[in-house]
Amino acid sequence: MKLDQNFYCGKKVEYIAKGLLGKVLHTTIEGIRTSAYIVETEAYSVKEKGCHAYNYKRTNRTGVMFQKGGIAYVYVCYGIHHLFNVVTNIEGEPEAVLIRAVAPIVGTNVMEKRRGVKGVSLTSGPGKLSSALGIHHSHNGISLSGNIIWIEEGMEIEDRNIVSTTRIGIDYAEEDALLPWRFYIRDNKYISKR
DNA sequence: GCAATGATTTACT
DNA sequence: GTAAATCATTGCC
Repeated sequence: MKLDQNFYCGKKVEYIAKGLLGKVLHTTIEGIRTSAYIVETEAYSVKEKGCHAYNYKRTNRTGVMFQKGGIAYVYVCYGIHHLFNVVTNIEGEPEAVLIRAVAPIVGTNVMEKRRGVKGVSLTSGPGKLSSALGIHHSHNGISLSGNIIWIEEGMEIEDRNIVSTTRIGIDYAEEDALLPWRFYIRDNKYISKR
């Protein structure tokens, strides 16, 4: 059962980031189906400096985030890595949830082939999981209600098993780097680490 | 048109 | 722990 459009709109982005934990991310790319549990997320909002669209800064890249929630925002970082985000909130209010880590369910062998490695390093990081699932920057702006990338209900995560902490890799965001907007499932081995 | 840089990963000391 | 790889996007000329 795919998540309803309403899941992505009208709620606080940090609440959605938390709610995405335990959900299942599916992709059908190059005709190959893969699925994985979402185990780590980060929230990004227009109101804080960690976000590309901070202070409603609109460029060709961030334009996707100004659209209605429920679409994919994929961009390339450091020239090498594809980062996958879920756009949330209503049109004109750019907010997004970065998927930082997933746990493979279906198509693990395909992910191993795409990544060239096995084990936890398959999907334990934002650049890694995009590569493993076959997410490409050409998927930027596509709907999460379609048949290429979508999210379904997964396991329920109890509140006491959700850890919230500060985000990673955005030291330049100054005081906003201290926001506890990174969420992950306690004791999950696929959590990204430095 | 051109130079600077980054929501990362990997390898090396 | 530190540093290099590597290029799309961005901002300024």
